[in-house]
Amino acid sequence: MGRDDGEASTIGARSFGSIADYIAAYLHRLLEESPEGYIEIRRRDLAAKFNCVPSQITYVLSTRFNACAGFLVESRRGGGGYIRIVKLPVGAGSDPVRRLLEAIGPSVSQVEAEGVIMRLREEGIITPQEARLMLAVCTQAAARWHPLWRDTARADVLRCMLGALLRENR
Amino acid sequence: MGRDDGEASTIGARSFGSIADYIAAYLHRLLEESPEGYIEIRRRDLAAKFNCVPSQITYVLSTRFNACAGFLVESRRGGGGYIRIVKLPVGAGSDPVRRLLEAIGPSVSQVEAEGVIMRLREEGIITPQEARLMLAVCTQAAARWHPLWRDTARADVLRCMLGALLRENR
DNA sequence: TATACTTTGGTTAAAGTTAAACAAAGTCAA
DNA sequence: TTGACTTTGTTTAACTTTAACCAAAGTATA
Repeated sequence: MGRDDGEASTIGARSFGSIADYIAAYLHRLLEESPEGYIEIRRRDLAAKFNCVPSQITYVLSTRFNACAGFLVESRRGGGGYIRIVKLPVGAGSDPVRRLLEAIGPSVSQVEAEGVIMRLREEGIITPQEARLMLAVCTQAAARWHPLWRDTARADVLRCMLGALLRENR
Repeated sequence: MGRDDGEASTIGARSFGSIADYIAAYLHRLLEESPEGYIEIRRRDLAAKFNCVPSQITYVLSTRFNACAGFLVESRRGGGGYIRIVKLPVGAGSDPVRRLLEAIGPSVSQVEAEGVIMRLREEGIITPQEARLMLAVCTQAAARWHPLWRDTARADVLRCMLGALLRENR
């Protein structure tokens, strides 16, 4: 089994793509052919298919299928484990959410989180109820966490919630 | 006899299910079709049906049909033994959210959180979008937290979100 | 009835499977 | 030759599956 599934996606004059490029191209093709807008793979199997180590798959996902590129990745370990790659819709309405998502750094303060949520509320992207839910996590729950990892965990929370907002029709 | 009874997973359509997922899906279907709101099975027979060891059934019940998820499991050993799985009604009169809130312990696993959220969804207490938000936090975001405080933080999150739901109704 | 036997589910620990995290080494172009 | 990008390897964590042993309840029989 070879590395012949898909084409290299480099922009430059390179004629031989890296394995990462081949894998990315393959996944892009699968996604295009999927009517649901997402695909599920087994990291291990895919690695075997492309004759590389499993962590190569992780590398491809983190560099080419991240939020910036408009994708969302979920996974599960153990028997029956999988990796789900979701292509986020490009709809006009989702653009502000995506911009916010891309702007989330590794750490988010309470004030920053409140700002983001207010913004979503003002734009009419979320309902009052959804805003209450998001605020409850980013302020109340976060207040109970250890100061050392509070802002990092809040960033995780916000990032994932913004991802969730992008998941469906908007 | 195969593992082809029902679909994998709780949330989306999954192509790679574990046996545990298949069994859970099968039991969910039986429960849905049952007018009494409960079913009775034989651990041994079910294990044979899914071609697994009996303790696999115990595993499925403890991880996916626990009290948090709104189920009650009773059983009896010996000849004519059985396992009865009861779907607990959320209670028409009093406030279901408050009851769930009271049931949240100091620590909540991912599966338990999924159960609670699924329950809220089924009861029509939250919208699909709200469910997505809550799930994103309790599964994806939580997965990035340190194992040592993950389940505790998830309990905080769930408690605060349920609190937010309570505040809404007025 | 008392006892042994059989049938059933419960508990727990170990092994198996799968992905994430992290780090180190290699490659290539400017 | 330096720095970004890629590839590989190792360790850790999250689940799942299996197996061995235990406890309870029914059944048969002296």
